[in-house]
Amino acid sequence: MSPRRRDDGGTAATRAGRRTELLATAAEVFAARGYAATTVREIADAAGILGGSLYYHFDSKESIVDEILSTFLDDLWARYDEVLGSGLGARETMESLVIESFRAIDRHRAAVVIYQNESRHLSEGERFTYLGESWDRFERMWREVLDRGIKEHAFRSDLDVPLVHRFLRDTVWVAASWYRPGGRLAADEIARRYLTMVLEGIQAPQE
Amino acid sequence: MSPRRRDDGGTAATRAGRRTELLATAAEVFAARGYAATTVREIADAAGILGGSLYYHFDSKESIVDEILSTFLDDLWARYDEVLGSGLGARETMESLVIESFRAIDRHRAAVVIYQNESRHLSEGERFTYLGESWDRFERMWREVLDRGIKEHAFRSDLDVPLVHRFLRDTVWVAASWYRPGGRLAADEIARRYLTMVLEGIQAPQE
Amino acid sequence: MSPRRRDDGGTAATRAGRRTELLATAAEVFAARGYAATTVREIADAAGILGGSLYYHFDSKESIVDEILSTFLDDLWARYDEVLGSGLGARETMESLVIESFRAIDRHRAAVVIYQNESRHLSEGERFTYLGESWDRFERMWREVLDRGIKEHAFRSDLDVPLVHRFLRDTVWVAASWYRPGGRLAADEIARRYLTMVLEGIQAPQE
Amino acid sequence: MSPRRRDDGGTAATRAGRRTELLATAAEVFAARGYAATTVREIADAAGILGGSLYYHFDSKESIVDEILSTFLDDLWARYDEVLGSGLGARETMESLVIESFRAIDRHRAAVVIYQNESRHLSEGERFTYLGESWDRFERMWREVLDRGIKEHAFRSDLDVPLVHRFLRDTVWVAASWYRPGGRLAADEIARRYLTMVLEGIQAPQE
DNA sequence: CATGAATGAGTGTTCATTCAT
DNA sequence: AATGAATGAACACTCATTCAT
Repeated sequence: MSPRRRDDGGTAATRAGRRTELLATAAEVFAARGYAATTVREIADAAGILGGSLYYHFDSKESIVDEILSTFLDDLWARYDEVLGSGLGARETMESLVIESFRAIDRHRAAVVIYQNESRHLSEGERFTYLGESWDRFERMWREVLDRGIKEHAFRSDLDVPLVHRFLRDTVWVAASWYRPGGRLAADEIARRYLTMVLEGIQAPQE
Repeated sequence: MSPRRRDDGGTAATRAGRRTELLATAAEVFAARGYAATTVREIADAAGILGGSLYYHFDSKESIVDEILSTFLDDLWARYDEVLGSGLGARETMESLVIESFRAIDRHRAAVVIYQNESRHLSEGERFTYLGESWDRFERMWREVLDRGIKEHAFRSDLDVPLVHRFLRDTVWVAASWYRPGGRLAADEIARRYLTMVLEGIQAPQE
Repeated sequence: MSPRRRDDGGTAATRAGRRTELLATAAEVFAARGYAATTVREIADAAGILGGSLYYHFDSKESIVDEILSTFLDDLWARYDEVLGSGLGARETMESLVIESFRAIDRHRAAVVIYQNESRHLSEGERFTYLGESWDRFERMWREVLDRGIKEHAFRSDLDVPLVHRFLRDTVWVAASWYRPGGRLAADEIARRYLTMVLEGIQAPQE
Repeated sequence: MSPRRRDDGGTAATRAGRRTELLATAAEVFAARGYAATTVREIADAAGILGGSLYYHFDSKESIVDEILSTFLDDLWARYDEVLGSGLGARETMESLVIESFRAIDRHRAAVVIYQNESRHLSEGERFTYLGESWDRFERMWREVLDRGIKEHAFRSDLDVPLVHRFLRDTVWVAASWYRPGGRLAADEIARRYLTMVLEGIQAPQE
């Protein structure tokens, strides 16, 4: 009765492989059309199967986004935690976080778009409380880094921390909406230019 | 609770007044829940009438967002055009545009949120071609101002114009998602701080 | 408080006059678009008033068709009864009934179309039992005339009376669907040609 | 009551079979209650499924009538074309056309009723232009046959061709409204009696 | 008489989901 | 793993009807 044949050896795209494929497909469609506006059939069409067949792999439409978003966030926080745990100064920390953010956009573009557009609505559902918690963690993280940077005289002493935090947070993620992997600039290069802009400003140096 | 008011000067809330009220209500709901996820009944509930009654005032759900967005954009571009037509230098132009943007957020908060979140999806409909055209106009506008600013030595000569344009565009509008009229900072004050950050950067002045 | 001004003298189009006008308008719209597919607003539009205003004159959409159909049938049966009561032979009776039918089409074209298309559905409602009764009366009437005509050797003795009755009944009324008052042929002339065809047949005389 | 049958030979009621079943059911309901007055749920009830389930098989209510009517007309014109192409004299052509018409009523009773009652309204929709074209083709066909018959001295020379054409056309189709397959007379027998009536007239032979 | 705004039941349609095969 | 057919709740929208003005 169990549909499992053999153990692990077979083709590369076994069990978990198919799941991952389907999640990637679903993420693209959600990102392109919006979660609420996407039908399960559109996802299935994009995957080349029939609507009902998705339910062999997933419990519900909700559980699909859930898996997309939590995979992305787990990965992201693992990198962030690495940066935060490595004892860097405030400015280097800030730069590393921005770089890791753009790398995350590179690896999880569709998921970031979904996160950016839908997490406000989704986080009302019990299942998605972790989304709200993640936003809170972001906020604490950025504020700490900024506060520390001011203390360390790395950042200007007159910064409006709550305001700057929001701009950092949003400008980074909003880039996912136009970023195309393999485009003109690689993720790290975008991060570098972005950092120059944010750190030094866009006006010509005053002498 | 009653949809009728008679205090604020006779026929103020008649005819067009009711329409405007309903549009404001609808905009709030769309902004809070997303266009696709909002039901017509939710809008009606928020307005204190029944679902079907909305159709006395509007043709369709679509025509409601249409009116919300086009009203906002008409107003915005009228202000932008005034700025652009007043012969300012590139830097003053850029500052004025940012200020007008934050003022628009103040006047049309909900509409801006909708514009930001939904215009990509909506602009596929024939009726909403003006949304795409507006994005294009934004792009040309910002690029011109930035290019001119570089020529006038107001902005750094090494700016990546396409990149900076995206950041300016997005960071301004994304503020609508957290801005609350009557909050800690007035729109003009937010604009001032935002400009300082963007123009001078956040790092401590190097001596 | 009473909206009635003056007594009867005034313009020709008082009370009852307006009613009749509205009924004529409604009949045209029902005939053109079908009863179920016609909205009350379409009738009101055609009459140059607003939807709700019709309810000053009539109780309901149903009562409008009711009045249209019963007016027509009352008029029709008054004429038929005159013919049937005048002691004519079967053939002359048949001819007179056909002529009166075409005249009724001339006077009540729209009502006949409605009667033809909708009475089957309408007669299920309690209010419209008279429609079914009218069909029955038609049937008895035609059968009697045909039976009598056979006995009097006016009609062929091998007629299939039930069948001929249906053809007479339907062919007469169905003419309402293409008849236009003021067209090529007047009602009486159409009746004459129709009678020739039905009585003598269309094949060339055999000698 | 079960929509599944398994007696009549294996996969007979699969795929296309189910579609055909549903179309037949829908045709009956449309014929009985009128197209506009029929709700999709009524059709579904009659088929023993839920309203929404119909949309697995059909795009819309409109596409259901569309398929009913076009199937009928395709079949009808195939037979007519066979008659018209077989080189018969005018009178035999006319008789064959009448016979084929009554046979079509026998095979497609409900569709004919719908065609008769609704095609005027439906043909305003772009999708149903073929209905108007079919009426035009009928008209040309009957006029040609009648004209030819007069030339061949098969029909009376004083026929009012446009008038006779309408009576032939309508009297034939209107029979669908009372015809019941398996009733007193078979389709061919009705056709025979109808032809006698139309060709020879109903009056007693004059000597 | 007529308007303007609303009601509320119902309509066609969509869609996440289920399940026997 | 996937299909095909169905479910059933919900949705945008319509429309006959009401009623204060």
